[in-house]
Amino acid sequence: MADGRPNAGISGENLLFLTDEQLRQGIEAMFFAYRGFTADPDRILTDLAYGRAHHRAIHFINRAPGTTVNNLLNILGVTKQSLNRVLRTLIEDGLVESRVGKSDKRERHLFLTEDGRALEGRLSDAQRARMRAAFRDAGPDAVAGFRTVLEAMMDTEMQRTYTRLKESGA
Amino acid sequence: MADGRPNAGISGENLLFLTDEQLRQGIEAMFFAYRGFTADPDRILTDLAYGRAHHRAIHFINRAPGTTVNNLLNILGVTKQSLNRVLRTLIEDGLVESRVGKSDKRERHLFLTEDGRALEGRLSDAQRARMRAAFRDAGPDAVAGFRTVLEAMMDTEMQRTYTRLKESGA
DNA sequence: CTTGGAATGTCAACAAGGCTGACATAAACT
DNA sequence: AGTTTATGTCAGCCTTGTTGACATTCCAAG
Repeated sequence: MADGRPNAGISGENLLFLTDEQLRQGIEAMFFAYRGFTADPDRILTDLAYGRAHHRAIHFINRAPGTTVNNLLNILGVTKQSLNRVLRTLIEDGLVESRVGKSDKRERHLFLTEDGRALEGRLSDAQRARMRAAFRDAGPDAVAGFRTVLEAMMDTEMQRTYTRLKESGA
Repeated sequence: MADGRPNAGISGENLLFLTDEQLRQGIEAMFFAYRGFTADPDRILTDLAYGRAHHRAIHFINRAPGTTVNNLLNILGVTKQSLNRVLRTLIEDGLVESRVGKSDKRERHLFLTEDGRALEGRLSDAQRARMRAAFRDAGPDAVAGFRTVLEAMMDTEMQRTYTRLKESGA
């Protein structure tokens, strides 16, 4: 539980990367990096009176056009009331279009409009620029490790969602 | 701007890891992983009628006992009013102690009480357990890459803060 | 010694975006 | 016909962020 630098070579393998101190550094790295991760889109969004919730909705509608509300709910992990508030403003503002389902008319399929895609592009460009710089600085091996650790950190349900999205876009 | 799999070997080096699709996967990995990252402490906190803001305050007070309010403000990146609301409840509940500074009596130095350290331990244990599992699954090389990319993703100011904390704890 | 500014606290008001609960509607399923 | 599903909506609550205004305390420079 305490730290320092104990157990300098247990079990033959070098497990120094699993000390509490290393884990704490990982935790703090996540905290500070996530701030950077959201900083650039946040700046664009506040000018438009939108928030991160709008960004997330726009991102995943762009990622999976025609997705249903229920599907989006599962991806985002919020309540329908929360999502609905966000979607309503996006639809009113003409960034998202909601079409009644053909086979199942209860479902609404969500699409970005021209304007919606334009905003999505601005937000993505900003967020990707930082990610690109970080990836380039770190190099391909580091990027592979980055992704491996993040995947292992997800809830298993989210791992599946993430993998499904990943494969649909490749 | 579009994707697919273009430019399959520009500039001699293999830059496939910098395609928009790769970056988008990185973005989504951050999103889903951060959910996992906060999930376990969040469960503990809701039972106690605390939120993530309380966790963050407790974490960094534990990390740097005796820190001033101003210093904490810089680390957390929120307004003093926001932090003050959180600190007040923690002090009222006997988890944090605020001592007037010796040399500069305007400053308040913050410490965790016995109870505060107990809660910090519970929260840290929960968060570290997931991080440890992820690190172990991914292996030391992946962990090194993970940290490299996260550091590169931070604002430069936060990089300095992160490094300072890291070195103070090693 | 006075005054300016820094560090802190506090009050008030507000907004975003989570949440729960209740209820309505339409469509699909059994 | 009755139940379940998908969605929307209203009302209300909480946390946590914001701004603005103002008080207090106290160091430090003039």
